[in-house]
Amino acid sequence: MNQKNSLFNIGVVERETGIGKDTLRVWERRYGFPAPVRDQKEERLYPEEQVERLRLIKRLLDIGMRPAKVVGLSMPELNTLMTEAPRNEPGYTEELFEFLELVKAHQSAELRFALNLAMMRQGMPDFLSKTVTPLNALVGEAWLRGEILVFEEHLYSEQITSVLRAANTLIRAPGGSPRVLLTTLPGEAHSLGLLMVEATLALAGAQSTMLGVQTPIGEIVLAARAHRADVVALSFSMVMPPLQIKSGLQQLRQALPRDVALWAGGSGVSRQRKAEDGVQLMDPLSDLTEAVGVWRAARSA
Amino acid sequence: MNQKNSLFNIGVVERETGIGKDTLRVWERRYGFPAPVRDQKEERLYPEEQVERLRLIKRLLDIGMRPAKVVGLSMPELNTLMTEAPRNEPGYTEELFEFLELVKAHQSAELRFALNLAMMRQGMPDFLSKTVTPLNALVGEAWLRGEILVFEEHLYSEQITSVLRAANTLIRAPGGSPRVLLTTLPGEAHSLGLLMVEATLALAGAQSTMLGVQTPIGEIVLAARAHRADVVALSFSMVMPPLQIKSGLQQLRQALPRDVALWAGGSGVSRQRKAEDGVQLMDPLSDLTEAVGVWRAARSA
DNA sequence: TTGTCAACTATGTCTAGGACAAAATTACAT
DNA sequence: ATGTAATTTTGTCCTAGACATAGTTGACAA
Repeated sequence: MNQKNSLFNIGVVERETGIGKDTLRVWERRYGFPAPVRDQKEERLYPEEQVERLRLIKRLLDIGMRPAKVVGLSMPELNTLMTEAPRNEPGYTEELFEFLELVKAHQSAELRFALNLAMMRQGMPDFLSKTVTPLNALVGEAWLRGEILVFEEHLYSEQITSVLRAANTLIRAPGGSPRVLLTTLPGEAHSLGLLMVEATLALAGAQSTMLGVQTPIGEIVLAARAHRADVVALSFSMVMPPLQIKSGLQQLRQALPRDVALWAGGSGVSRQRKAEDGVQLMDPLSDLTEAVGVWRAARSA
Repeated sequence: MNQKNSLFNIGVVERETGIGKDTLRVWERRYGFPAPVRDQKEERLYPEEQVERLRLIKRLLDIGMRPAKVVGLSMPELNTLMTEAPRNEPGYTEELFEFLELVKAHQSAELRFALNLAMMRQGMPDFLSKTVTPLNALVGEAWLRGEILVFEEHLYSEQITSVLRAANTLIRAPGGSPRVLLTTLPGEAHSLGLLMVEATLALAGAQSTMLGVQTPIGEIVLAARAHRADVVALSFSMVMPPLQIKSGLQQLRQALPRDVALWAGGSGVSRQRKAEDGVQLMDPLSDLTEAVGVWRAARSA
């Protein structure tokens, strides 16, 4: 039980919070927080309580707040911000809250069953747009608010992954156009978006190849060539820094042949000011179906 | 096509190679390699060719070589080392090389089909020990040798994942003991080992809960409590630094109640000198089935 | 009122070279 | 051969300064 007063060195804190060592040090210098104690070697040791605060701060930054306004706030202040911030309630339905209750109760089997039921009832496109997407947002907000824990979110992701993977196995067709290569750039570890894209593409009659997450840019180019891909589709979550998204897209666009289209989706791209030349940003998943149509029209012309 | 002469800053190189910024700088100081050029800001810019070499160096370090012997070697010298190094041929069967050929030919659908076939023919335990495990090693070595590309390895992982996930969905039973919580520590992104463990546990009649990868230590403790887990099982791949494995296991063991067992598996643990107190290391997957038996015996006593 | 551009501020990432503990290796004795 | 002690190797952390660029603010025009 002495876990409560554990101390972590800067490397561990970087891994646990996703905040870089340099950033942790410069925050300390500028804002006076975090304020780690030092060991005999004069090295920083962060108390668990501060790591907890850093985790919340990271989430607030991820949804667009600025460091000056949140770094150094006390736990209650952070909690206030968190409960206030997500005012963009897109009218969550009663059903979504029922799913959330299952997550909170750790009823993973029941959750998976309920999700499969919803998928069958609504059909895949509506399931994705009216259940999975808003549920992701709801779970994300609940986490932000501290209503659910990290491991509960992991449990949730796992069930969604399970449901979508099973479905994708069933609806994957050989042939079809365009041929789409599916992956994320190094640094983006979320694969849920890719699974949603895979399902949407399958329903649109396209043929997609899943490469998994974190493929180096040079390798994406090689894979596109080897697979004679017409399109490379990337997914970006909110945790990916906009700067990295931008430069990644630029580099990839430059390295890819001109006749291979580059599509970028996911909540991460909503924060991009505007698209690079030759890169199509699509946030709602429905854009994707449309884009497939446009691609076919352009190709047949 | 100017991709060939691209320059990368130190942050990008860290992400692409997995070698930390500090390490890159200290190698430069000590071994004279890498030798990046500088921009007008005096910041390092690594030529693509050196990044390529760094990738190979990283692989050689991962299999146990020491920096002094490999950092700074030229591309041909590295290639020589790589083709020599993996002399631990465990008698790969003809079938395994056929799988490898499918990977090289990017025949993902055929590969998946062949894997499913092998699984049905051999049964899951043999499939895991005689096909998946050695195939993982073979693919890893092929990559090391430069015979297959990163994206081809991604393609391979994706198909294995697909096959195992589908199987696990079918053999997952409610109830059963012990109750095992399945995850990896922050820093370990490989999920393949977890899927293999999940399958093995299901066959042994245990009940496992998959938490996905990279769960913070504190959260694992909470999850174990919420799920009334008897065992927490962690998977470590070769890319996880032995140091991090050791300290992670220590911390988790300390934070976990004494009556919750802690099992660690995967190729990463083979490099651990000896187990911490209260931590069971198990490298071959078969140890797992045995451990389940031992646990049941101890519990009934 | 809304839109655009410039000036300003905030922020993350990079630099240097030194330091030190832990891991790995070598030397030596049993 | 096996254990132990001395030595070398190696990754990570330190400080404090610098600077490009993203975000914000304010002035001015439509």
